[in-house]
Amino acid sequence: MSLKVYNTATRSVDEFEPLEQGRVRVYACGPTIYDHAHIGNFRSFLFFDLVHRYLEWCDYEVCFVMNLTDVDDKVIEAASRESVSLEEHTRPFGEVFLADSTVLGIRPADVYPRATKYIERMVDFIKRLVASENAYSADDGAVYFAIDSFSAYGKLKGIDTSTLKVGARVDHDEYDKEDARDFALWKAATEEDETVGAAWNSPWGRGRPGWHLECSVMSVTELGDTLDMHLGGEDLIFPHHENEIAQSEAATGQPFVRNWLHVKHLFVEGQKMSKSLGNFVTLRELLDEGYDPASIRHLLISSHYRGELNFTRQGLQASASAVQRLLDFEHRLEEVPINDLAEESQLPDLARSALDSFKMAMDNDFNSADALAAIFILVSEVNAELDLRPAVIGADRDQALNALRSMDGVLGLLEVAHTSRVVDDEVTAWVERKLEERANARANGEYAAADVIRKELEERGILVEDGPAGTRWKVVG
RNA sequence: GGCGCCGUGGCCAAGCGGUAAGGCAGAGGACUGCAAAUCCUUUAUCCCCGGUUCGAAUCCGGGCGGCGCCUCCA
Repeated sequence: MSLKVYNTATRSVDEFEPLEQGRVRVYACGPTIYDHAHIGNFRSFLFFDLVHRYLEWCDYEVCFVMNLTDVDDKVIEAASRESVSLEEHTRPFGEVFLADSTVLGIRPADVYPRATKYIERMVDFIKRLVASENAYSADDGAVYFAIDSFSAYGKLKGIDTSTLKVGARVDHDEYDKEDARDFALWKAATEEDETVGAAWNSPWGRGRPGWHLECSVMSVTELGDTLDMHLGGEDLIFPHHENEIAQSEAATGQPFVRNWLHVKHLFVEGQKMSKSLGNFVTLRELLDEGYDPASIRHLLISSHYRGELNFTRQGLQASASAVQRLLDFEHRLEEVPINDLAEESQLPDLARSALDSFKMAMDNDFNSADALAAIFILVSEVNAELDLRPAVIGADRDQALNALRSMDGVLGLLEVAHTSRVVDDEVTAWVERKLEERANARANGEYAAADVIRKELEERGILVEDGPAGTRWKVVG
């Protein structure tokens, strides 16, 4: 069995083969850092992380690039409103984005190119397109890509360009395009652009790059003419990615992307998330509401990336319970009595078959929902097995634990829960003190007093469990 | 108007022709001083109607109901 991925360009699930054996070049369309990323953005970025981690899990050498768009209409508008420069406006949002990513357990990319650092290369790129007559400079100081010069235009989205509703996208008269469907590679600088520092010199005068151009230039610069995977949200298929293909292939003469993967947009509480509805949810808000990052990560990867996902608070609760089950399981394995003279258990078999199922699920176009099932089957079957035995062989336990951690190396749930559910020393000391009091009470048969203490701990979010091996406690919620 | 997606138990969600994974919630039981954790048991014929097939949630046609893109958007 090997990895199969859905390709937007072919609309089918195809065998994945990187251009270079053993090495995968991935380009992910990152955020425009003019505002905080919201939870819908993170569905995509979390999926990208799954791809990143799984490719590495499969022993590919992965080069993962994610761009940060720091110049475009929205960035300029925002910077202008705040009366700050492009750089001043985007820097903090870029930092917060990376911090949020870390909180959710998203592994860092190898490179985070920023558009403003590639202006010269973009200009060179446009020059090539003009020279090959795929682009033309217009009287309005802009340079446009002539889509009629690229016969495959529209293939990714599967549209016939002649059916495009001319005029739906732009007001004709404002631009000096030869064809209303052509898109800008370079835009003449406005006064506002100059004010916020979003203008550079070019053979066509002062100006700034068009949005679509940056990804083509940065990906080709960082990864070469042909990418193995290009990831993005579904909204980017057209026109963004369509345009990227046109300009890249026209410029390099090489196939641009071997596999296009697009994540379906998230719904929030039953509605499409949109600014007009005012239902944008950011990671910060959810954390402030008390939800933990592991639950958020779980919910966002609990359905297949091409399927619908409705993000709800209720779902978050369910995810919190699911993550807790995983944590309890891991803890149980860590603490299970070991006896190397114990009789053989099913643990090695269960571990093996869990890993097989997991791989099969992920190989099937990154089916994380199915992969989660694999991990939970391991949980319940191993739990049942452990219930039957007073002790297990150390090596058996290790196999089960390793399988769990191996799968989590991709899903990242325990990993995130461990780092986000840490308790500070002061609280720990207080809990330990309380538990000692309670242990004394119980030893004396003063159960009412013991229950009062347990109640007190519960109010602070500490759950107490008495087991055969003694009392343990954990933070819940 | 063009292109496309979806409709599975109370909620979420797999399934890609062979008689319905998993998570959450609920009920009953075991265990427990009581709990918690864990285990066991328990809850679906897959929107509707036709068709293809020995056999369909899975393929085809039609209908109903949600939704997305075609314009900045992950």
